[in-house]
Amino acid sequence: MARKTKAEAALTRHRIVECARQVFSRDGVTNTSLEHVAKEAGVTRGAVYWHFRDKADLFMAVRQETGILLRFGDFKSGDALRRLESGLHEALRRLAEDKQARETYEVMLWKCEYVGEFAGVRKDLMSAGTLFLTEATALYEEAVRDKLVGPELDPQMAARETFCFYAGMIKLWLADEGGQAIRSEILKVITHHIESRRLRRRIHPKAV
Amino acid sequence: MARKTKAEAALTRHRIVECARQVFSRDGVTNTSLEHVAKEAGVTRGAVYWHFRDKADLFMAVRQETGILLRFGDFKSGDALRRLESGLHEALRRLAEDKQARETYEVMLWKCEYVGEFAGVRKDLMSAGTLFLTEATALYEEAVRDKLVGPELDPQMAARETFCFYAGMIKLWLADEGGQAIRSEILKVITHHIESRRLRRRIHPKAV
DNA sequence: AGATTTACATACAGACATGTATGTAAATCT
DNA sequence: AGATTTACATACATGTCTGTATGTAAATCT
Repeated sequence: MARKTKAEAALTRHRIVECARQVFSRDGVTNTSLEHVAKEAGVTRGAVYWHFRDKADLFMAVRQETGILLRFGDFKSGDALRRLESGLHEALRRLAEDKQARETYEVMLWKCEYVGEFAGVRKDLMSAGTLFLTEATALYEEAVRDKLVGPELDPQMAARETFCFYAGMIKLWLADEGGQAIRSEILKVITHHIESRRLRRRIHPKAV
Repeated sequence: MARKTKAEAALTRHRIVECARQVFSRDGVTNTSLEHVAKEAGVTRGAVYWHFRDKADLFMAVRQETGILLRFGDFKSGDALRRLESGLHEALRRLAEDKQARETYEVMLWKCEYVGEFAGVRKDLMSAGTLFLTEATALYEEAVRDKLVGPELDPQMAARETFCFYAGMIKLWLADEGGQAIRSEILKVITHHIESRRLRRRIHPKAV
C-alpha cells in the first residue's frame, strides 16, 4: 500500500487511539479484538500492530492521551478548603463535559480487568493516588494553619478520607447513568464533604 | 459416567462456584474460560454446563454465594453514629478475614468488565447502593433527632457522602496490597469520617 | 423391578483472536 | 536520482473458546 506521510501516519495513530477508547468503553477491553478497533478506525490490524505492540500498549496510549483528571495545583483562588472543593468540582465537570475523559475513566473503572499485563496499571493508579494524597494533605495542613478547621483535624486522615470519597464518587457518578441517586446531587455532596469540616463560627444554639 | 447422588451433585456445584471465584479473582472474568474453572474443580466443562447456563450465570452464583457485604441493620448497639461506624468497620473486617468475600469483591471491583450480559450486574450494584443510601439516611436522621450532630446536617447528603466514601474505601483497600497508603490506617480513617460529624461539646478554644 | 432421569464425560463443529511473515508503493534520506 | 525506509495491507499458521450433541451408568421414581 501507498506509504503515508509522517503527518498522515500521526493522524492514523491518533485515530486508532480515539477509536480504541470508544470501542473499549462500549465493549470492554478484554472483549475487543484489535480487528474491532482497526475496523472502527478504517484501517487493518496491520496498522494497529505497526503503531502499537499489542492491546496493552494501545490501552496505555488511551490512558496517556487523556491524562490525569485532577490536579489540585491548578486551583489558585480561595482558601484551602475552597480549592479542595473546586478541584473535586472540576473533576466532575470534566467527566460531564469531556467525552474523551468520560470514556477513558469509564474504561478504567468499569470496563477493564486489572490482570496480567494490566496488574501494573492498577499500581500506576495507586501511585496517582499517592500524588492525590500528598496534594490534599498539604491543603488540609494549610487549612489548619489558617484556622479554617479545628486544630484537632489530622490532615493526613482528612486527606485519606477525601481520597476514598473521591474514588468512590467518580466510580459511582459514572455508573449512575439514570442520574437519580448520585449525578443530580453530586455537586452538593462535594460541598457537603468539604464544608462540613469548616469551623463554624456561630454558636450551636443548644450545644452546652 | 456414573451418576452422582443429589448430595454429591450439590457438592460438585459448590466446588465449581468456589473454584470459579478463585480463578476469576486471579485471571479476571473475561480471561477465564470455563475449561479453566472446570479443571480447577476437577471436572469437565460438561459438569459446568450442566449446573450453569454460561459464564454469566456462574458469575451470578459466585456473587450470590457471598451475598451483600454490609447491612447496617445488623448493628444494634450504640448511638446512630457509632452504628454507622461499626457497619463500615465490619465491612472491612470481613474483607480482611473472609477470603471468600475478599475474592468476590476483588472480582467485582477490579477483575470484571461490566459489558453485555454484565451491564445488568452494574445496575444491581447500584440498586444495592440505593439500599445502602436508605439505611444510612435513616441513621443520620436518627443522629439529628438525638442531637448527635448539628441540626444543619442534611441526612440525605450525609448518606450520599458516606456512600461515596464507602465505595471508594472498599475499592482502594483491595488495591492497596502493599498496605501503606490505605490498609494500615483505614480504621482510623473511618472513625475520622464518622466522628468528625459529631457535635463537639467542648468549646473550641480560640473560636470566637 | 423396570422405567425414567440425572449428573456428568466425551466428542464435534464453528467462530474468532493473536502474532508474525511477507508484499508494496510512496515518502524520505543521501 | 537512487537507495532505503516507512506505513501500512494481506496472508498464514496456530491456539483457544464456545455451545451443543451424544453417550452412559447409576440414582431415583413408580
